[in-house]
Amino acid sequence: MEANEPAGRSARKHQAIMEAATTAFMAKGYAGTSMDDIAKLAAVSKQTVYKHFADKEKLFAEIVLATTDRIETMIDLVADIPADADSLEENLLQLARQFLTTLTQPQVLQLRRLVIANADTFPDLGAAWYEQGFERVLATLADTFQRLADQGLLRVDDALLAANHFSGLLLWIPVNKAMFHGSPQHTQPQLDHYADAGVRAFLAAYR
Amino acid sequence: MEANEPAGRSARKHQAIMEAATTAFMAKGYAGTSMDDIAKLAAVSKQTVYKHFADKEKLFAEIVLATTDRIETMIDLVADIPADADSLEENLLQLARQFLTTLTQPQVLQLRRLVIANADTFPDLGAAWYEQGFERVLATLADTFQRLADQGLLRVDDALLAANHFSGLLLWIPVNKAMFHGSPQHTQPQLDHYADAGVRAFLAAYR
DNA sequence: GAGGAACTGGACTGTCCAGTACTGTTAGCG
DNA sequence: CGCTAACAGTACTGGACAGTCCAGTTCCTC
Repeated sequence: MEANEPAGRSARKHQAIMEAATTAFMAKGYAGTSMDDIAKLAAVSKQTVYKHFADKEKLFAEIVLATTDRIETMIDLVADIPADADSLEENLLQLARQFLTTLTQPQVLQLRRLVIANADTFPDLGAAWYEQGFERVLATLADTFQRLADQGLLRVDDALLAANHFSGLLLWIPVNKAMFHGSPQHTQPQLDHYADAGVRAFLAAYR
Repeated sequence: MEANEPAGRSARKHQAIMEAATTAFMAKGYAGTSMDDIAKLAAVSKQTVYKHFADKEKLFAEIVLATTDRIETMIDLVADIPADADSLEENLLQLARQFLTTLTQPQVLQLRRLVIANADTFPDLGAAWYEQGFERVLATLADTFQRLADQGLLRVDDALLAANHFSGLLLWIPVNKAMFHGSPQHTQPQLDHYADAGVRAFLAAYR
């Protein structure tokens, strides 16, 4: 048997549908994906899809919210930085690079586009994604900055604002570019350069 | 006769269709808007719509690119700042506030969402919007910063990067919030606060 | 004020798709 | 082994919508 396959047949089908739906929605959007497409991709009858998910909207909401799990990775990433004055810049730089690399992965950007594109059709979904994903990471980053400030490594009034500025300096360019273009737009050296420049500006403002 | 109405009947219809299409697409998205909706809203027969625009895609592209005109306003806004050392902060602050107010108007954000949502269906359109809108404003802002740097008011290596940082500091928070929520999210005092904090961080980094 | 181009209104085709229905088959559980 | 719920396959309903067609009307132009 394979690694992570759930025991029951039903659970297996459920997971297959979720995966197929995620792939399909990401590739072709909500309106561009039919339930038949999903059933076919999951190698499952349409009837079974409707057995597991009441309708298309519910399925969509489910697969979007399921990806919020991946946020944990980001949170762990920003949760802790060594509080060492000498290597502060280097530590922040490393954080920035991982931050950028993670958030500019095609999957992440594609999902972001998907949520934004349907934010008026599913306003609750957009809000939930924003709060459970985006804001949690920023809150954690703010905690980290606050800790660094308490130890005299940063000069910070409003830690959440500082976290917003940090991510804005890093992400504004590449994320925007990606939002308006279909395919990935950045090479690793470019991303590193953004990280570098962003961290330098941040430290100039906040050290 | 009214103010800006074009002379011929044909030109009047053309404009009515454009306006109706803009309204409809903004409100309900590309897929959510039917050609019948547009015809009805423009008080025009569907036949006439197809007389003026080959098909739905062409119409959509047209109305999106037409809004690029409004960019001129933004360009004028960032094109010039008084080069006065004493009031630099105040001048930048005023620029920042106008910048934020303009870009967080519901119409602007809605259009942005519209383009992003359909960037994979119409990649050329997304790219065009990005280059003719976004990048032109940033380039102009970069010129302004370069001029300020030449006069010793700012310390700038890469003016375009500085412009990106400036807009990232200002816009990252409100624009993101707006992208994931249906309706406008910000009050004027909040926007002013973002402008204030953003400009302070920018000057700390670049003066 | 006559001719023609643009317009109206509504019917129509072809297609796509969400969701349902039904008949038979398979997998798991006691 | 035998029962049952979940499954496959496929056909079907009902509705939406892009784009076309046509017969009659209105507006502009010469």
